[in-house]
Amino acid sequence: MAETQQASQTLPTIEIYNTLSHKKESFQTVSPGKVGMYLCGPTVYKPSHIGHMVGPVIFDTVKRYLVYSGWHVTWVVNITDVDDKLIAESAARGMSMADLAREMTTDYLDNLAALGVDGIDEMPKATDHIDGIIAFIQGLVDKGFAYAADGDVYFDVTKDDDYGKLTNRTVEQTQGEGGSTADRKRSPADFALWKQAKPGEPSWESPWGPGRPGWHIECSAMSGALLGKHFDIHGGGLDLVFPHHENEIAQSESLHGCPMATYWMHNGLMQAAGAAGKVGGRPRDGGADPADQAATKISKSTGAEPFKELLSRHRPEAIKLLLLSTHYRSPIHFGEEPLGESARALEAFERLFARYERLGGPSFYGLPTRDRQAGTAALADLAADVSEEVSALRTRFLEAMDDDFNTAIAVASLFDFVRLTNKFIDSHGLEKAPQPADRQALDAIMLVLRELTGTLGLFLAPPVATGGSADEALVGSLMDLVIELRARARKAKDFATADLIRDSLGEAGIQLEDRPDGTGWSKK
RNA sequence: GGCGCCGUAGCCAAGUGGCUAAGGCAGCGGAUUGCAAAUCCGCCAUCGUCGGUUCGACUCCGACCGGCGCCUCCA
Repeated sequence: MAETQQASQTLPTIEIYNTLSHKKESFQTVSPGKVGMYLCGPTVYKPSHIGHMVGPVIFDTVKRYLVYSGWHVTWVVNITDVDDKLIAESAARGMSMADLAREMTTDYLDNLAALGVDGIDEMPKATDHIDGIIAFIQGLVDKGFAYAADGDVYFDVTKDDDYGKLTNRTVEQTQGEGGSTADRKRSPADFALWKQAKPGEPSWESPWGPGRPGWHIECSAMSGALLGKHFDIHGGGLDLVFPHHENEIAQSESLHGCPMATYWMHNGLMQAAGAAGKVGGRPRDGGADPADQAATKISKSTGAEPFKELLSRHRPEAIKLLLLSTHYRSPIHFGEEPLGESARALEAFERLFARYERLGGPSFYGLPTRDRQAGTAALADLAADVSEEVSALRTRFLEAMDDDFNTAIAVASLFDFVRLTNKFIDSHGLEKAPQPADRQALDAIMLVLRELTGTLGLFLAPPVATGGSADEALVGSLMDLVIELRARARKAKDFATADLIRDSLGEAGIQLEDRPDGTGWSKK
């Protein structure tokens, strides 16, 4: 990746909403010019669904924008490959935990690749960090923050003065994981750092006997190992705020005696409209109402479909656009309808890209991406009136991103950008009598559009061509013939024949477009 | 019961104490076109309800109604 490195004094001021302080704060890094960012990744026990992709897409954009703005960013996403759910699932499927983890990790990586999430620098696996995890726990025990009980080790929340600070709750207000281990704990809110292995379960040797890490501890250990005791951004879904992130803070800050992360960023959760039933949460008094049809979060309990199945019906770009059209902290209404709308909206961009190529421009996808300098230079080449408009939209885009990564406004400015560009092409007659100066101006405009879309991670690669096969080539030459025959009919004013051809093709799913420079066709 | 979030046009979704309340999808009218498609132009919301603060609130405060998340596994 060509990262634009700039002197730190030119870094823009970015505001980030911090869950810890419940407000936006100006972004200040621990080390000048450098950003350490950690995102809680998946527990790899089943195929990932759309919910697992929200964080990666959002934080991919965050990283892109920070890099674009001049920071050097290290982004870590963990893979939790040891956990009760993995043990249960692998047993059910009659395979080893490691094999299950490998299979599901591959699935996860495939999905990230499909979405163009390519900025992750490290993906540590919990099982590769068992020694570090044990040392971490031992440190907590030595400092008196944790205690061993029957082969388990628990974190003692009463020893941590500010336990609950992330979610504004007291030790008394948390009920803790109950169940069979409850009687080993000193307080109900204490949580497991190390779990004793039952016979037949995967285990590692430890000072407390064979066992495995509890949930939470792997993130504390691995983020510390890879990003340091105090790093800049810790992210995850809103559902992880409690208990996961609260407990990470408790572990890391108790051991290290310094803040774990400066900024805690949480993305909103996917909502499935019309999904029935309550997901998780304690039943409230008044109780289960059968007419419970409102939007609910997508999660394992609602049986969200595997992401790969979703990809068989929807293009990754449409999914990305939908995610970025909503502010990252808001819930996202997800479903076939919104995805379809998103895909239709996407076409406005792609038609412009195609139009640009027809006018002799290069492929939009090949233009330099997220290059601030190139964008600024392109702007300087434009005539004053156009430059002003383009510049205003670019500024709107950048200011939106500076303000807590407001991709919804950024995307909106992109749609305005498309309109501006089409208008430029129309008003300067570029399809009829192109002037060299106007063509150059169009190049500059497209360069700025590329700069901005690249910053969001949109339009990284051309839509996957369905063709390439011999059949496709055949269809292509047949279409050339049909279009030629129709052109002759039109020239002879035989519009009945021309329209018959167009209507018949339409019924066959092919859309014709008569343009000043010829007739184009596309599949509907 | 505790902690927190939300309620903006037909649908989705930004945003703001006073200036035209972004953008998308859908719809309507127009330009363009042989007719379409695409493109462009225009139209389409007073911001859940009721009170309060204020010269002025959709934006701040309160109550109420409705919805959602977390408090147990969850991206």
